[in-house]
Amino acid sequence: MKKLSINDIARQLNVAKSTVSFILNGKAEEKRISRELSKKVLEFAEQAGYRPSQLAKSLSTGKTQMICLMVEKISDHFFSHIAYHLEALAYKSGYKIIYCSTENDPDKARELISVFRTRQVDGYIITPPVNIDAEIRDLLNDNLPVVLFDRYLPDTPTDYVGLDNYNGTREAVEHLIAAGSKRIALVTLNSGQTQMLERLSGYMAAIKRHKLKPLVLKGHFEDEMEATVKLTVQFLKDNADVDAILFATNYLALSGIKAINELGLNIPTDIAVIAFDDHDVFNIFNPPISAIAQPREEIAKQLFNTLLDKLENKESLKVVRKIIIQPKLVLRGSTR
Amino acid sequence: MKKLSINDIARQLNVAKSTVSFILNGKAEEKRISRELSKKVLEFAEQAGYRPSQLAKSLSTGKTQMICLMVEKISDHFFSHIAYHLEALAYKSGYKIIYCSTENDPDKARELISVFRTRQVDGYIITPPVNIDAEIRDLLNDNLPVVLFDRYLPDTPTDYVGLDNYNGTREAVEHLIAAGSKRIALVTLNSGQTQMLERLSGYMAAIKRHKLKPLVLKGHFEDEMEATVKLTVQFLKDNADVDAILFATNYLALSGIKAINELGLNIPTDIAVIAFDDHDVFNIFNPPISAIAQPREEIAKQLFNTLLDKLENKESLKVVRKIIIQPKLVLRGSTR
DNA sequence: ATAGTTAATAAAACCGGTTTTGCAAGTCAA
DNA sequence: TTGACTTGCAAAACCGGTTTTATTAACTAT
Repeated sequence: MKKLSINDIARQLNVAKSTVSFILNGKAEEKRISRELSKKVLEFAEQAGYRPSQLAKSLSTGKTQMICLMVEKISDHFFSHIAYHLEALAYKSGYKIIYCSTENDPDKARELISVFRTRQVDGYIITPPVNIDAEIRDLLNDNLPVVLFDRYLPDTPTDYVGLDNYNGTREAVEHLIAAGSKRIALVTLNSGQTQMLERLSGYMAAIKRHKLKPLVLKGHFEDEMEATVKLTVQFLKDNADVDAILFATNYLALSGIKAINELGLNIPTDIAVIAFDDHDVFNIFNPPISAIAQPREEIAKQLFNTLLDKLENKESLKVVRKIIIQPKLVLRGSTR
Repeated sequence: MKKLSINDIARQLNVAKSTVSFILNGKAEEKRISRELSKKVLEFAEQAGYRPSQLAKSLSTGKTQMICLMVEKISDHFFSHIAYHLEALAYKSGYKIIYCSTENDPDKARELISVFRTRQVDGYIITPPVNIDAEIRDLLNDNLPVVLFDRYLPDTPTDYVGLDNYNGTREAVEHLIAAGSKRIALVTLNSGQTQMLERLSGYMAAIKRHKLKPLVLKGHFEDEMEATVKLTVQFLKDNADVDAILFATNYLALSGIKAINELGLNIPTDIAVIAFDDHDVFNIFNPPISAIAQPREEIAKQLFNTLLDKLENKESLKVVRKIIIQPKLVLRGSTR
């Protein structure tokens, strides 16, 4: 019951295995192999249910048809959805995806990249933690396709697919102001990652344009939800005049909503709420939560196409593309 | 800048590559290779930063150190968390995980299994759709380790890690009854999968034990959330006496909560709510939603250990283990 | 002294493909 | 009619490892 190999076919038909290989790869004509023999081999392979070993193929071609998807945490709502869409796209092109979570730890990320290199994956889709510029550069130097997303490395030019975070928060704040909010806070993370900085910039820009006073709370990535809730409760107590909050991630928003509930404040009468990055459940809340939505399928599509182009087109390795996708401000009941 | 191979090392040191292989694999002693040569090779490899090709290794050993994780949908809250925990466990043992989503489509599942077979993954962790008994049996016949989870195939004995679904719903209903509910509905899916049937059975058992009348609404897996909300709204209108609902999945619960909100009913005064499968956001709702929690990390641990045992221990392939994990009823404000 | 061990390593076969090179027979042109 | 070119396929090399078998020199026992 063991799988049959190209050698078995060659032996059983009394044909050289190179010939069999050519025929099975559609190079029969090019290699001037008789129609007769070609047919014989094809029929035999078909009837025997021959499946070439991807492993052997990879070893000789150097292509594994595998893509590394390295994200912060695969269980995160955003990343797991990106993973879902990427899988569908990869599938159509014969690629498989291996995922891994960095937990935002540069050491872990480095180690993971090293492992994937020995596995010779064909390309990388990465949400980089800080300080892995060197490893990313190594990949690029070895002509391995890399596309970053969600955040990028300012000092290392690479292909990148990301949201227009700046515009996302800017527009959200503009909307809040237009709807009458006067005291708008931003709850974000104490993070140096580009997407967070951009979100902060967008907020600041809109606030300043309207000559309002900025008010920013910075939580910590590692914190448990309870800690963040506490932090937000205290923040709201200390700043009782806040009439709108923009949350820089959906998890911060969830903690924030809990904090608002605990304080017995009403959304949106007492306080308007907008979350960055939409979440399935935002629509369920009462009132439903407005969000700056990231078009996840579009992001996945751009990621995959960018990578695929580099995988199939050597020339493409030399160009560096930045693809910036516009967010959608989805207004629901949590804003006036 | 190309990677150096075992051949390069052998050539540069004027040593047979078999010798190098033995030394690098710690078989120097066993193969009676001089301490001197051994040291020379090890030092050279170390300083040259030699990394053996996993591909070549796989081809000759037949082991790829890869595991296929086949779930219904990788973006699902439950599955993405299982994926997360599995990754951490696999990492420690040198395994990598390739995921794929079946969308509950047997044809897609079959195709995926075929692809993974040509890639020679070492083992499979699968949430099977119905009607893929034949393919699972084929895997087992070829001595490939397979562990099912979440649901199993009644006609095909395999290793399995799953929740005690029956007890989960049974206890939840018992709790509702003890808290005073008289008219308890179950909202579930129109699905023949074992986990759904078990949840239904547990509900029925508790209902009957207390001589209550069962009331079951069956939604459809493929439905959009809006459709499910509508269905639930109508159901609640048609059955105004319902004072408690048990939702058989967390997505059904989310739709249900929306339906309840739309009808202006109060949780838990008008209607108590318990969801099967806990969700990060349940704690955020006001009131927070009670749930029958699946110990995800424990499930992942059992899955991985079961698989690993079969991967490393030939004998273990012959035994079939069913591991049933007890759920935890997490009571929050949505029940009285 | 000679066969039999053993130590230490080299050589070769194998895993299952792809790709380059080789070769015999037939065809064509000079 | 003979060298050059094509046809159609076989043979071999290669990808980078693991594992089995072979070889040689020194050592031991008879």
